[in-house]
Amino acid sequence: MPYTYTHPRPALTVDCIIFGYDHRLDEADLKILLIERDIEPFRGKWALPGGFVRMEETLEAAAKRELREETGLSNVYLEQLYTFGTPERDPRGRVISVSYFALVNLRSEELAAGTDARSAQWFSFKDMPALAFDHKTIIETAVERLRGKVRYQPIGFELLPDKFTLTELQTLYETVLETSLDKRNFRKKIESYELLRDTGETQRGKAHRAARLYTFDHKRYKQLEKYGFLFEI
Amino acid sequence: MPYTYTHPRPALTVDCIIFGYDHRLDEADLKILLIERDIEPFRGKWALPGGFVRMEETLEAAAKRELREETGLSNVYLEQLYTFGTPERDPRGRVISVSYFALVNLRSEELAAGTDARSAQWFSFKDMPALAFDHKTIIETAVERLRGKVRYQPIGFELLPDKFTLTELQTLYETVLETSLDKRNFRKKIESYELLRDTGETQRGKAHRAARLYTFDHKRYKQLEKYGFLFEI
DNA sequence: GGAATGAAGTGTAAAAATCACACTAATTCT
DNA sequence: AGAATTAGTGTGATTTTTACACTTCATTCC
Repeated sequence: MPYTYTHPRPALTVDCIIFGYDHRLDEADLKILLIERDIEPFRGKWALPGGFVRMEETLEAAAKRELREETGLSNVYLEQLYTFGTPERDPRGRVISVSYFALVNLRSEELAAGTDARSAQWFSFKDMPALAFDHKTIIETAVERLRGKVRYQPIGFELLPDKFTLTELQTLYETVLETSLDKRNFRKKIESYELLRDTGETQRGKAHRAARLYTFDHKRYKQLEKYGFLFEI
Repeated sequence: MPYTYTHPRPALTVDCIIFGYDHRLDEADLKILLIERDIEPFRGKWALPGGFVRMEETLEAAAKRELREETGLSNVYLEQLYTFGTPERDPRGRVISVSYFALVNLRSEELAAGTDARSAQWFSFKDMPALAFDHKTIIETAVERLRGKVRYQPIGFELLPDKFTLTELQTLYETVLETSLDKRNFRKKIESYELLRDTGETQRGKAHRAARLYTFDHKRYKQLEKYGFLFEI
């Protein structure tokens, strides 16, 4: 059944930039989740998970649905990034893409096996394959936003598992910000925010002194946020 | 001539949040440019300038065109804000709005008389009339973004005329951030960035000591920006 | 033209935050 | 038992931020 309008309309899509991080890897690196396209255009090329928005769903719901359908990921907190809409960005005609991004811990998020997710894969953002559409630009925009944001909001924790060590946290920041940080000063600063709770547990199975495990106190952060609390790394 | 598609498509609009500021007013206040709608829906209600995107123009070009057509304003630097797309936001059906915002000096921007701009008017953002669609939400989002942004990027200058005094600049920051700032500390900080050029001129026609007039050195800022220069008020 | 007005313009000392820097402690492996 | 490896900790120097009050000068008013 065709749909007819008095004026031409662009098509509307959403795309998801999912940042993943594996704290266990020696060569810690930010990763991005891509899927291999199995239809034209750009068949066989890698692309961001995403697709067309349905008429009755919100933009964010569309992004969540496409993400789940294409990669098996669900329950991620998506945040709107930017809307891309140059007339030439899609060879099929005018297509507007509203992009969303999210941070996940790579080890705790298994890519569901039974679905379309066969073709979903993590890529180090330093070593991207050729991408469909303008997805390279979209990813660059997302990385910029992540770098800007991670310094002023405690969102880095979302990339780590529930329990993590201070060294893991520091390495994460060093990876995302591409700098090195002083261990003592970093710990002092993190401690000063009083956002971490010592679980009492320690890391096990390492061939060296076991590190304390901490969790991020989301409730406390929400409280502090209301009163103009400022976080900064 | 009708346009037909195999799947339904939402309509696509742009909306502009134009912040204006008049440094000469005693009760300095942020203003927002609104137009009175002369067609349904919401006929007679105030709304953000904006309208439908044409198939061959970029989103930003559409925003600029609508802004010019409806208010006479041109040559403003628009920055994309957010995309609003809940299914119920427009009674005519599914309409997505990509919003853009800009800062202008209210005195130097005359609202062109000959155009549709008859119905364009500045409103203090503390005293908004009832607004069409979800434009209240859009404005709230824009104000939040402006407050966040003005502290870390020297965009406040766009709200002032080309030549301004340090007191005018301070009052502007106090207005936008809704705080009061120490005069000496403010001046020290501004001076430390070396982004202002003393024009050698002074303010005239005031019943008190004349203040020095400064201009913002855009070129220098662009240079510094490349090398990771950080601005903060 | 002298006095009153009112904002412009200026410095310093105390407090806080940031930075640079190196050793001991705990655990595992052999 | 000892080697290997990362965890964990404190201090002093430097820089940045903060709090605070008087003099200067162009205009206006008498």
